[in-house]
Amino acid sequence: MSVTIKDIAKLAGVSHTTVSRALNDSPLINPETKERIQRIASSLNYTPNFSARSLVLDRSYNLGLFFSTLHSGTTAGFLYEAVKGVNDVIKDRYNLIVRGIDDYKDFHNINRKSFDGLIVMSQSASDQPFIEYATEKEIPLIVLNRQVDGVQVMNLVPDDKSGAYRVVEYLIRQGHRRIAILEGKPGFKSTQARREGYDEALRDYGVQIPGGYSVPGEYDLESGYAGMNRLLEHPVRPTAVFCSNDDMALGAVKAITQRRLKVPEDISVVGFDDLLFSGFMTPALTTVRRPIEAMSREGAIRLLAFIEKKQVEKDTVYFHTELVIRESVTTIQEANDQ
Amino acid sequence: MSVTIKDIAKLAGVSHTTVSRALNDSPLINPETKERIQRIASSLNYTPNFSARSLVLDRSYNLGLFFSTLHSGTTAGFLYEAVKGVNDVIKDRYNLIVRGIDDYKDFHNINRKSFDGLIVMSQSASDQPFIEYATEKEIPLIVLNRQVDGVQVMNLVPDDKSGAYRVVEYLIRQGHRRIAILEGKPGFKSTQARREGYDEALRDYGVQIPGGYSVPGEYDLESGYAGMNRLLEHPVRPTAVFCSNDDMALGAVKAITQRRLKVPEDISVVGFDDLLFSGFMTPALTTVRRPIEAMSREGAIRLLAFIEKKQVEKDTVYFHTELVIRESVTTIQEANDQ
DNA sequence: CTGAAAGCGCTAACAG
DNA sequence: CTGTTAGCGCTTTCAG
Repeated sequence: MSVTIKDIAKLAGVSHTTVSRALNDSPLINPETKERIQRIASSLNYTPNFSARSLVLDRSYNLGLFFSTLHSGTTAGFLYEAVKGVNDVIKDRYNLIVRGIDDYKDFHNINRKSFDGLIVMSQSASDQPFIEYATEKEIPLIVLNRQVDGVQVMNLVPDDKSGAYRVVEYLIRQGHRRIAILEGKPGFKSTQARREGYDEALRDYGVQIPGGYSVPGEYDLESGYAGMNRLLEHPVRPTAVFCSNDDMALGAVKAITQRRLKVPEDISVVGFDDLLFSGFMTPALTTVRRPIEAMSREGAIRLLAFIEKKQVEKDTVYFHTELVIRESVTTIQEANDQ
Repeated sequence: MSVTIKDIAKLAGVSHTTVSRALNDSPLINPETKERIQRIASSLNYTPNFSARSLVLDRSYNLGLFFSTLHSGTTAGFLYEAVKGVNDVIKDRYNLIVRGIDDYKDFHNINRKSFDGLIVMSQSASDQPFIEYATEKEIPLIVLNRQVDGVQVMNLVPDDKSGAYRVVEYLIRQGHRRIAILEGKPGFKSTQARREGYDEALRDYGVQIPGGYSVPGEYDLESGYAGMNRLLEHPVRPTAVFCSNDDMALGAVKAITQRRLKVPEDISVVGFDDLLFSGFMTPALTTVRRPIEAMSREGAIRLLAFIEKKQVEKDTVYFHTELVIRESVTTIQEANDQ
């Protein structure tokens, strides 16, 4: 059997209570006794039994990092950055339990006893029931990446609007005027925010675009492909396309190259998300990077503040995105330049 | 306060002992009583307190999934596949705690009480001390991906030798005869195994290679770059190069294109690992894929068998690798063909 | 088949 | 500053 506080107590000639206090650095204990006990503890290679402590303190020291799913495929970078970000913050004070929400048949095992707090890395609205369940059970919770409607939660999301604004602004500064948009999934907040950034940039720079330059999409490869094909048949072909995410951008590039046109020489393409493949595709995609790791880190900090100090800020906080300039945009000479 | 077995006992008019037994499906209990108790429990939405159970059973229900580091950068795919593979197996019977070994200042908190078992996804020998520590503490342990020397552990590793054999065989079948090798880090088992696969394929097919076709390396980009430059100065330039991993292959491609030569037209390049970027580089790299997810899944199964049934197989098991054919190899017409 | 009692290792009133 | 005592929720002898 491993060593307990009682063993230490016997050796030190004190009660196990005193040992407990000494080891928890209580101010009530005589400094000398305390030091003596701590020396004995470490010489015995004592490690506290977390189960016992958890039982009496009613804390598990477990933090859950939950993804919408672990089976989608685009999540590798996400997972990596999120795990890294959170682990950096919690050090070895907590255990980070990583899981896909869809791993659970029911949420029975998700409770205050088993989790001191929950971080949900939300990639779609499919995890809404989980979020509502956790809220109802009053488990400390923070939701990252997706803006949550309906329930009031701590919420950290990328600033989609200003990200979209900046990448469209970049297109304009490269001389583009005929800039089309492939929109995201209808009803998603991010779809709307990215659209607003696009609109605003065009307005601020006084860029007029022809009708039919806005094509609906679904945030997936196929709709990017289909949407781009529609744009290519437009009587006034755009010189640049803002795709609402990188998946759609990949689909768009495919549609373009299939018609024996070239990116960026014939049409410039930009995306949003900066997925792992985006830097390695040909041409490497100019896009907007979401601060997943930073968000995760800050999410962990806020969650701990909530758990440990009862500090709450149930508002939505926006995180800055970053323009990643690569090779999929060309510079256009404006008419009056040549 | 949440509901405990005592609450259920009161409602059912039995002792809490009986409730405990009923809920654990003990054969000692009258089927009718059992069913009645279970109904009450679920109507009360009872969830067991894991801390209490852990305390008395001396099990934590925590499994650790430890990576050498979480800060290296090439780990995203690894992490993803490993987490997925293990989670698929353990369902919600265990908590999967994901962490980088280098997150720990000391291993004090790693013990039998806190972890029922450990899965180490080893990417370098740097985690050897951790492995030895866990072994010494007699924590159930399985090491994945790297063959461990020194200590006897359950060990699952990719079959590097046959993977190397197959990719070199593929080169030979595409008509290549002048096939060079960029070797991995000296002293690593995988370096040796991959070299052996290469040697054996050449021998089996009776391919003779000039001296100087074997260049040492370090498994990194730089040594791939430097090694390839050495090969390019060889009087009899190879038509194909087997790089001992994908990082080195990327370095090699860079060296080749810098000399205004083309891959695969002038020189074919193959790698090993199938990193995430490998499919997206230009040209997409033909390489050998390691079965990370399958290994993780099997690793979890074996670890659980050990924990729950005390089944041990402390031997090394090899997992099949998979040849991934992409675009970095060209077919050569043999002399007598034209 | 069921219950009483003990105890896992720890923390926290309470009393000195 | 230290010790006594109780109890967290659960499982497990041991008796019936």
